[in-house]
Amino acid sequence: MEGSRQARSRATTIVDIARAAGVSKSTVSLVLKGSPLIKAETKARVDRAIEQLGYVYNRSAASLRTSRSSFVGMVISDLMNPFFAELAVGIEDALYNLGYVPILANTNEDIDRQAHVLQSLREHGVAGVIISPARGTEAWHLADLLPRSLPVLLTMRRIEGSPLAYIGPDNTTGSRRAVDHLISLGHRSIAFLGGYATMTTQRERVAGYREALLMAGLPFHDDLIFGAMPTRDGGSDAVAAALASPRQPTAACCYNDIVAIGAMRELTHRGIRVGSEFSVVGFDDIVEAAQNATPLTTVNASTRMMGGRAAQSLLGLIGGADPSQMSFMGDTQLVIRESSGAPLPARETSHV
Amino acid sequence: MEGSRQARSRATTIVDIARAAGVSKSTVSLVLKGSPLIKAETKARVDRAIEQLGYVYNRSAASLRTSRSSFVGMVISDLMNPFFAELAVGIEDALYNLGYVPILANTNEDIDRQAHVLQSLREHGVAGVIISPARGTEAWHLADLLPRSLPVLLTMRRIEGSPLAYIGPDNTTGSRRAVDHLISLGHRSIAFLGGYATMTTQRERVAGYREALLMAGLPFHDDLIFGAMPTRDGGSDAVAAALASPRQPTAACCYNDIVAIGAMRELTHRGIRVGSEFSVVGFDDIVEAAQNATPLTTVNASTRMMGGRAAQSLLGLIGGADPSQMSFMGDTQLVIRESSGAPLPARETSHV
DNA sequence: AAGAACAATTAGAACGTTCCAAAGTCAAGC
DNA sequence: GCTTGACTTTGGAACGTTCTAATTGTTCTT
Repeated sequence: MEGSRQARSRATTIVDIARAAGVSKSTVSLVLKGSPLIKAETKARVDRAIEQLGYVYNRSAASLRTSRSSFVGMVISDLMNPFFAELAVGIEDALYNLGYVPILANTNEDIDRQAHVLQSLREHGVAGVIISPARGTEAWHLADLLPRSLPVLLTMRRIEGSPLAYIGPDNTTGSRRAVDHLISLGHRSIAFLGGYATMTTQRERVAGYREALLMAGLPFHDDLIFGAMPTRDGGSDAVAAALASPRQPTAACCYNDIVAIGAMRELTHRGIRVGSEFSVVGFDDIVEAAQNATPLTTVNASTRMMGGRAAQSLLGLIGGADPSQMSFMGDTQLVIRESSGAPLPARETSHV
Repeated sequence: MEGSRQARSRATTIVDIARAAGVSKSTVSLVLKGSPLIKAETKARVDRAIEQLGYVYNRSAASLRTSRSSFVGMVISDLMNPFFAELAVGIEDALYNLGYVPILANTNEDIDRQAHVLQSLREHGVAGVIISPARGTEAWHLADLLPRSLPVLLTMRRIEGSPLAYIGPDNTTGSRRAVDHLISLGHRSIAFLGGYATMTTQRERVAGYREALLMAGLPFHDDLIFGAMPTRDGGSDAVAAALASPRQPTAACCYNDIVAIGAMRELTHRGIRVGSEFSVVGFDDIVEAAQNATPLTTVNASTRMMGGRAAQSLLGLIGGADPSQMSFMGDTQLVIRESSGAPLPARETSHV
């Protein structure tokens, strides 16, 4: 007969608890979800059994029955980018607080990989998906891959023509603020650096740049937009091109902070003093921005909070809310640091 | 009677496929796992039905039956730290390739939160856990929280007295290499900056620092170890303290890259030229290191690969391997950039 | 004293898979 | 025509929950 210690290794279940507490499995189930139907004394007995047997709840079994999952897919386009890392942290934190658990997928900007992981997430029965789509994702990609019944939330990158709810910062007014600031410092020839017009986010930010110029009565020139990869190296390339421009910009509004940081590195390298000889503003306010050699003036988009907000909205969608009602654009705030200053009076540019 | 189109909204299951293909559900199951028992023609019919009905496999149901899960817990102590972000990316990538899926938990160095998420991961039935433990985690914390039957792999941070398998870089020889380099450049008074002796990783790196000194016949001084938070600000504080030291160090070996970056910022701020007036080496080789104003000499620990390696080892454990056999210490490589150079001959230090 | 109303508990069928044991089918061998 | 064995296919119980409907007691009304 031997001890009743371990039954081979099978994990202890609700039935074991029931047996130990001398009740039915239904009762145990009720206790687990804190039903008011259960008498206090019974609950106590069950709780004791749970404690003694070291029972752990099997959520998958439960969700098989209820077809209610506590998994959420968190599809991130580039986790090595500190901006997206911060976003991920915001989402993750909020999800846990809301009783959900994130399955991470880093697509690394690869559309094929994105397709794979989305399929995989479906197989794993996620309750919904928060996705910062890989570069080049089209509305029909997602529509093909995901049934309309699955709640999906776009974040940080809008997709043209997609009916999906979107959460992200107000890119246009954000970069308008940045450029307003440069103009108010006295800059008259301002470049826009980084990103490509194929990216919705870039178009939105360029739109803000343009608005600011026009509202100040300054001309908008196509050839002051310097497309480049949204990376440090891209920033470095773009600023090099800008410096070579006959329009002689004295400042630049960058697609994002890492482009700005790359640009500043290049400027410093060329012996151009950032913040006096040339001003730079970024977008995102990543941690690195404040820590840079010359701290970066940038647009804070409350990335982390936005992640939390995305989690909440997804739960709204899971709860049945109408996607068209769940979109949200976060406000932005200009953070002035040392990378922006008045242009040098000496270097008067030929006014166009 | 109406169309047979949609049955209310219940997802289509293996049984629906079976009915459509005119076979039993067992057959469909066999087809799904590519069993050689199935006749080619039958398989074709089933495949067609799957295609037509848009069936998606329900992994949770399967794993309830088989009690074999494809989830792995990925518990990261600080995802905002680019080093850990890179680690996470490495783990994630490898897991997907191996047919597993990571559930992310960012503990943010909070032991309580870590306890919560570990419990949650168990409830969700993960097959195993890869964890970079939060600062201050003790062996018994983990032992209490996790049954011995659950495969767990420590990564990047060893825990004293824990029997769990560990994967990480060889910290000691890594920082020995860094300090050897400084010594070979001619430095004689070298500080160690950042981290605290309560962290196993710091102790290992300090041990390497010490070894290098002793092997070169240089004295080791306690008061050249400047403890500080392993952050940029910590680096800045630590280097400030070092500069004030009567031992007048001409170089510093830093706990990690972000400490080094913080230190370099402070040096630059004080007008001290990094790489000539004061040399700095880091550890980790995060992306930022190469991109810094003065590119950082550092120890590359193949972080991403190490993540992949961790995933593989965890699968080994899941497959029943002996934990004591699955530990692995990765080799390191010194990457020389511009933050380290020979000391200025002028600034001759009083040799101790 | 009989029913109604209520409180607490429970049996058992789901949920969508897997997998064992069993059963068909068919050609070859006797 | 029967057996054999290889090849395919299948029924149905299991996995650990939840949930509906039913079943017990108990107390209250009349």
